[in-house]
Amino acid sequence: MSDQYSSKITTPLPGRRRAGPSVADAIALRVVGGEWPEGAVLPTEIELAEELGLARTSVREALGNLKAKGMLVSRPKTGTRVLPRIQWNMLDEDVLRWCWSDQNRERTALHLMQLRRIVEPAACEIAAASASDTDIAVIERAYRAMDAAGADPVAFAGPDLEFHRAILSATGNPFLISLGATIETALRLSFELSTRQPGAPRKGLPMHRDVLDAIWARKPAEARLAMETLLGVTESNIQRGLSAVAASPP
Amino acid sequence: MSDQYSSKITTPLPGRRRAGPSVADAIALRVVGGEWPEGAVLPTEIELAEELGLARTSVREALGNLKAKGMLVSRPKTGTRVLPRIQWNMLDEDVLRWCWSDQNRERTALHLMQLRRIVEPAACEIAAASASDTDIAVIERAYRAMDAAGADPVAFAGPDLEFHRAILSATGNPFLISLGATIETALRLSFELSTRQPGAPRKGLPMHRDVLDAIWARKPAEARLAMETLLGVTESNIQRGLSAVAASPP
DNA sequence: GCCGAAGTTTATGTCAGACAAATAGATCAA
DNA sequence: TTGATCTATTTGTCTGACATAAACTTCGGC
Repeated sequence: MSDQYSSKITTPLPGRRRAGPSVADAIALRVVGGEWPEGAVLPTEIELAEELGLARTSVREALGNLKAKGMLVSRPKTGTRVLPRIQWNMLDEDVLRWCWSDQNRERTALHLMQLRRIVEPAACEIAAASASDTDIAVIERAYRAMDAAGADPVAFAGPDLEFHRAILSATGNPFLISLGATIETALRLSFELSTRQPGAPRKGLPMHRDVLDAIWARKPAEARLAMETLLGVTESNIQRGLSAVAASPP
Repeated sequence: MSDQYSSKITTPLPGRRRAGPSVADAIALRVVGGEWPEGAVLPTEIELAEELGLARTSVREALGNLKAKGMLVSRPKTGTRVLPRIQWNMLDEDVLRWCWSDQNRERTALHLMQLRRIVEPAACEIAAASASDTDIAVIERAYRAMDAAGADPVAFAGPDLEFHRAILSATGNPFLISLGATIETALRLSFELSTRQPGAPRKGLPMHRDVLDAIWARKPAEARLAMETLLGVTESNIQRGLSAVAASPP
C-alpha cells in the first residue's frame, strides 16, 4: 500500500511550469482585447490547450474562472462564447483589472469616479453615524501614515488606499465593504493618473483631515460634505492626468 | 484516425449524472452554513470527492469557482482554507444567493436596502440627466407591464425587477449596471418578504409612476426624490415582512 | 539539550487519455 | 417541404499518474 506510486512510467516532461492564475489572465486579456468580441465563439478547449502549451485541464480551469465572473458561457457542441459586456461582473477585481487595459480607459476612469462619488460620501455619512471607536482608530492610523509619507507620492499611495477602504469598512455593511475592494483596485489603477501633478497628493491631505474630523465628531452631514469635496478635487486631478496622458502619450 | 476511441474498456459506470454547477452550490452552502468557519481548513479534495460521490476533477472545478469569488484559498500541503467573510465578493450573485440562506437574513436584507438607498436614487438622477430615449422606453415598458399585472404579486414581480434594472442600465455606467445585477438578485430573494402584505406591490405603483415621469421630464432632482420615496416605502414593507416572519416562522 | 539541515509526508497543481452527454447540422423519409 | 433520425463535434466527467511545494520529522553537530 505504501508503494502505490511504484509504477515508474516517469515521463521526464522538461518544462512543467506552474502557470497558476496567469492562464486566466492570458485568456481574459485576449477577450477584452477584442480578439473574440461579444457573442463570438472562441477556439475549442483542445485548440486553446495546444496553443498555450498546456493540458486541457488547465485551460478548463481558467475558462471556469472566467465563467464564474460572467464573461463566458459554454455549452456542449456549441462551444464557449463571450457574453455581452453588460453581463460581466465589473465589480470583480480581476475583471476590472483586465478591462483597465482597454482602448478607452478614460471613460472607465470617469465611470469609476462616478461610482465613488455615489458610494463614498454615503459611506462617510454612515460611518460618522455608526462606526465603532476601533473603526475610527483604523481610519485615523491611515491618516497619520499619509501625513508621515510627506511629499513622496509612492509612500503616500498605500495609506491613501487604506484610508478610503477603512471608511467603507467602518459602515459595517458587507456590500459596501466589497465595493471597497473594487474601489481600492480602481484607486491603485488610476494612481498613475492622479499623481501626474507632483504635489497633488499632499495638497489633498487637509481634506482627508476634514473627513476624519467629521467622522470623529460623529457629524454625518459634515462627513458626507467633506468627502464630496475631497472627491471633487480628486476627480479634477484625474481629469488633468488624463489630458496630460492624451497630450504626451506614454 | 477515426477510430481513436476503438479501445473499448467501457466500464459501464452506472450513474454518471451531470451535476453541473450544483456541486459548487453544495460546497458553498456548507461553507456559509458554518460547517467550516472562517480560517478553517476543509477536507482534502479526495475526501470531498469521495463524500460527494464525484471525481476529484469535479470537486476541483467547484472549489475553483469559490476561489474565483474570494471565498476560499488553497496552497499545497496546507489545504484549502475559508477566507474571512470580509474578503468574499458579496456583490457576486452566487455569493449573495448562498449567503441569503444564513441564520440572520434580516441583517442582510437591511444591508441590501441600505445599498439600494445609496445607489438607486443617484442612478435615477443620472438617468434623468443623460438617458437615451431608448433607455427611457425600456423603463416605460417595464412600468406598463407592472400596471398590466394588476394585483397579482407574482406577475408583478418580474416587471418590478426589470423597472429597477432598466434605470441602472440607463446610466450607461458599467459598474452601476453590474450593481443592478446584484440588486436584482436581492430583489428576487427578498420578494417573499416584501409581499407578505397582499396589496403592497400594487400600492407602490404610483410611486414608480412618479419616478418614470421625472426621468421622462428630464428632471434629475425630482427623479432622485421620487426614488428615495419609493425605497422608503419598500423598506418599511420589508421590515414588516421580517417581523411577520419572526412572528410566524415558515 | 538545542538547533539547523536533510529527508519524509501529504496536499494541491498539472498532465494525459478515455469516455458520457448534449446538440447543431446533415441526412433521409414521408 | 418538413419532420424524424443520424452523425459529428464539443463540453462535461471520470480515472490515474506524476510534479511541486510546504509542513513535519529526523538526525547530526555543537
